[in-house]
Amino acid sequence: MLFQAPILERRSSHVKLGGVTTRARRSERRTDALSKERIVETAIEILDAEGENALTFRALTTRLATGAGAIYWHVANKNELLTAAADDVIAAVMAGVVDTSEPEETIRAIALGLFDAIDAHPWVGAQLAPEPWTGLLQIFEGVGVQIQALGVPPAAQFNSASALVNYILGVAGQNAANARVEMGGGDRTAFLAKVADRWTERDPVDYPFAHQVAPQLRDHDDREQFLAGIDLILAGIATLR
Amino acid sequence: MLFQAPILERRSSHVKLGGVTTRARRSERRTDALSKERIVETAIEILDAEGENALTFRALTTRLATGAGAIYWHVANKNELLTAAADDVIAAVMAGVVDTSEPEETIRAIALGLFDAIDAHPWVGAQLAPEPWTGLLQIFEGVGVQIQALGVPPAAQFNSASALVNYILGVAGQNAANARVEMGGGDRTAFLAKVADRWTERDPVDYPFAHQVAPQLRDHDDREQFLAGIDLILAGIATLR
DNA sequence: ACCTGAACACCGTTCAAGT
DNA sequence: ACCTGAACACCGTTCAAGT
Repeated sequence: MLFQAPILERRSSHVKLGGVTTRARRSERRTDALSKERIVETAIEILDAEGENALTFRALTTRLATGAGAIYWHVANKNELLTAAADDVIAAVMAGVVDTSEPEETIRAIALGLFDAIDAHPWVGAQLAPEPWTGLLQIFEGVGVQIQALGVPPAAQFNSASALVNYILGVAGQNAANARVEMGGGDRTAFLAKVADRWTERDPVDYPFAHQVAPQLRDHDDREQFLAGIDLILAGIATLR
Repeated sequence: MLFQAPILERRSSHVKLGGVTTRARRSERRTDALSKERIVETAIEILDAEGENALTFRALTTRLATGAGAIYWHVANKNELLTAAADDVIAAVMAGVVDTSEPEETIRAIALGLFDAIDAHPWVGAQLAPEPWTGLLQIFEGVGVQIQALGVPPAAQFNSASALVNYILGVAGQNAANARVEMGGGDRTAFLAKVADRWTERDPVDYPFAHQVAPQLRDHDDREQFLAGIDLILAGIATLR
């Protein structure tokens, strides 16, 4: 599976440039010119390595060895930067999906690709505004075409695609929120155990379902559960035919 | 439909207290004591009236006629404040849902209640972290019990409830994101028209589904579409029996 | 126990000035 | 055209000091 975009793997060599001897040491100016692409790329590196809160213009200027104004010359504001970063990740996923001739299978591939990408870049889940955001459009389009191929009646296609996309975005948002919390320490199982503990702390009379389901919560696989939800919606869509 | 909590309607009378003549005018101290409840209540007022960005500790201290330290005595930090505010809204919805003897109907009532609440308080959609957050547990429990009543096999109950909840959260997140964008002006139809325009700007060859569906996007009803998604998932769950 | 409010360590963003 | 970096107007949070 190659859901990682080339742009994400390309490492820029701007941090240390010890080889340049003609350059005065104190100025440490980068060799390659600034560009929106390079800025977004660096932003993704920071977001992936240190989380959402670590992405500041000061952190960016340090890593890019430039001034704040330089960044603003290429990017309107922080929001545009975050959107562009998320779009990059989404675009890489959608480009990597291979279109099987089986629509349901392709939908699963899109969904899992997005799941894995957001698992690797949880901050993407927090960037879901449908404004300049082309990522959302791409997801919608990718899913929608498969819905058409599935033979869903035209009148129901919009709602069907919307259901799938909203479900995917819901999981994405949860992943982002979880990552924000988990950032401060332990592994996944420890985290789930803590949530399950909190659930079972409550009165079983008031929260019977939480109690019954807590053991499953403890050792479920997020990815499997995500896919089960996709299948559930696909099963629902199948009843429309 | 009474999905509005009592706490949300109770207007506190702290802004102007002209009747108090013994109080020195310049100090304008509030009459009632500070409490976490009152702070959360005021936070909700600000969030509803002016949006997420308007909720600052300075805005709070002004409205509550107090100092920053006073708020921190009752509330650990801003995140706890936001979580408490969201929990209040969710709790009000869940308390207002009447349990019909028909599980699918009750699930629809929960879902619509949450939809309406988040429509009225879009900032809630951005507070979905499953950490101290009891709101998420309440939703999960409310939905889960109905899933049990529906006769879904125990092994599939966790995934079924999870699918519904994640779908609801996805829509909630979208609503929050939309509200953030819409804050700066126009009505709902103007907003949808703008999104639809953006969709149809693209090449129809690359985005056939977006083009086909743009007219529906233009005049669809969010609430209806949301419910259609719930029904789709319920139809999928029905196939499990 | 509860509150005050100045101070601290940050933010995103702007802009006159440089090349 | 592109970049510099100080300055501005904010933030959330802390804390010595008051009652």
